Amino acid sequence: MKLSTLVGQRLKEAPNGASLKSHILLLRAGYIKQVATGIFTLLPPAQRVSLKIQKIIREEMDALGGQEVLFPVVMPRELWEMSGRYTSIKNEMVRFKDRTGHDMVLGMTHEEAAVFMAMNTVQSHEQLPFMVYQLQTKFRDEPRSRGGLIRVREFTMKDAYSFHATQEDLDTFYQKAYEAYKRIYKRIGFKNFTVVEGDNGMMGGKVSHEYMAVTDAGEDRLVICPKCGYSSNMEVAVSVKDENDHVSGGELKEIFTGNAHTIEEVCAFLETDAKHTVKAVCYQTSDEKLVVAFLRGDYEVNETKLQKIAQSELYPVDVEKFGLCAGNIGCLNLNLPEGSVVAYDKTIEGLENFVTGANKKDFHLVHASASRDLHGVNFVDIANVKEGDTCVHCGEKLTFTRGIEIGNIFQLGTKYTKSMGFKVTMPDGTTKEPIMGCYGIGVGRSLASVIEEKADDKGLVWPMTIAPWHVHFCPLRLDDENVRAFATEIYKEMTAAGIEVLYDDRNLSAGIKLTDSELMGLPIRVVLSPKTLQEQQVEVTMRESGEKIFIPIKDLISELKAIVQDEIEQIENA
RNA sequence: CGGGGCGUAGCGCAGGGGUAGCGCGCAUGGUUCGGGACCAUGAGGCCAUGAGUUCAAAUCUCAUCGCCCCGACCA
Repeated sequence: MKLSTLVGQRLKEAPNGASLKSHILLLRAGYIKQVATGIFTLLPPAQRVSLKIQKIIREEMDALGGQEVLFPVVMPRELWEMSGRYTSIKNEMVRFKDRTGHDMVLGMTHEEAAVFMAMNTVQSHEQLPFMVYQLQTKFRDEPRSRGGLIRVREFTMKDAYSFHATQEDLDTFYQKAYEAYKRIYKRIGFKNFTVVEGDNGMMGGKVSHEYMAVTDAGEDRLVICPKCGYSSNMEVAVSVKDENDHVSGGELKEIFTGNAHTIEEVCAFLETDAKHTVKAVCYQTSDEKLVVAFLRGDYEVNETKLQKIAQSELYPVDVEKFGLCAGNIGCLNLNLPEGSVVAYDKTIEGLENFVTGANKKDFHLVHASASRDLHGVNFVDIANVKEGDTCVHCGEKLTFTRGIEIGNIFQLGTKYTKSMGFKVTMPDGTTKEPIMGCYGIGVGRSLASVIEEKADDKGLVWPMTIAPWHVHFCPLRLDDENVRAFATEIYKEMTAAGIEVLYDDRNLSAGIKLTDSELMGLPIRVVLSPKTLQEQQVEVTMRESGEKIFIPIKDLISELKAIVQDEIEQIENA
């Protein structure tokens, strides 16, 4: 490819609005162009990277025995009513009517399509297990997309669906998929990714894992045990809570605390520590029932966990409406309306001598005791893990990091086969719903996450396995007829030898050409100039390491092939 | 959906009732050229949209739309 005619221009300055490294660099290097919020055109270089990532994914899916299919983007309302998700999914799914007025949706995921396909083609356990996958555009009308390709509304995704006769069979396959995913990310060139236990959200099912690119730019908080390898998304992470000093004693009594409402204010007023308090955090359910969560003052509520207990999404609430005293809500002597949900976190269990709201304006209770004052309470885990907590498996102190979710795998169970009525005949003649797994990878998000991991202050840095081209051929002084002639010849030879090369055929100053090459991030740069030509050699620079060597022109092709081969093997066998 | 910010040339920005500006980029010619060179000439604008106010609106008012950031939300 000649750079002079490559669509997309390199920019000196970052376009207004981009703040994430990957977003800025993709724009500046001419890889993407925004069309609307969360909607982008991939220009040729980005599309080439995307296709290379897709190729790796295809190879690994095929190795798992996957069969590639293509589900429709547009589906009729009825298909989604079969699973119940036509109504359970809200604004995230785009709906429209076709010319006859029929309700249609844009596919944001394809469980329904996969089951629909299977139920019309599979009747017997003999036809199980199988896995189908596709690479396709998804549209999800995210309430808030951001960060370039990290969080978009339209994106290319690999989604796969497996069907099994038994849970054991799913377990076996799931384990294989788990390993295949690790290979995929390794081959894409991630050095710093991790697998965590994840939440199942609207997908349903029990077991799930999220593949996380570890980076500060990530939106997810991760909890990791450095000793035994326990790792989990904060949303579902568990821990042994930070010890509390169980100093019992003192008589329960009301104290005037006036305007002290927040935990900080109350602690300051009473000269105590947050871990000696019990706070209330309130929400309402989608049908406007009150939800009150009590937990030790130094912990924060985990809304994912609380949602599961409340069996509803949670919304902000005006507690006064429910007759509560904002700022003075306590876990003792509580009067709640019928139908309210109350949850007591495990951090309160066995807690002695604590402060909590008196459920009375301007008053708090002191010297409360869980064992003495709280009866018939079922303590549950509704708190986030925090600094100082230890691993439930090995007792080591947990560590925290951030990550971008670049893929996930789920054991769906029979959620969709049941709701849609897909059964197969079993060996004993009975019928049974197949058990499903599903497996997703965001292609563009993976592309952007690699950049977050590898790019430097000069620009993009592509791993050899997914680089849009392997070689950036950058002859200097193209006004020199000798250089131009050799450059043209070398480019021809490289192309003929099957080397993926981007040829900067522009007659521009060295500075522009060299900085452009660094911005675009191809792994190998080959510089030819009057000086090197005199020695019958070229200068070869590795983008990532900066390592620079001179190679005789006659050996260039074979050397380049060796370097590319080597690098790819190194990444894949790391 | 809440809070904040921004919409003027391909990109980055200035201007603030009366000829539309700067830098980069782009085009042509020339001189230079191994780290974003220089000179000359030139093209490129419905100043987001719509209604007002005014003799006169890019500028003031109101509304709408779009984009960014924070929050809510999220496989």
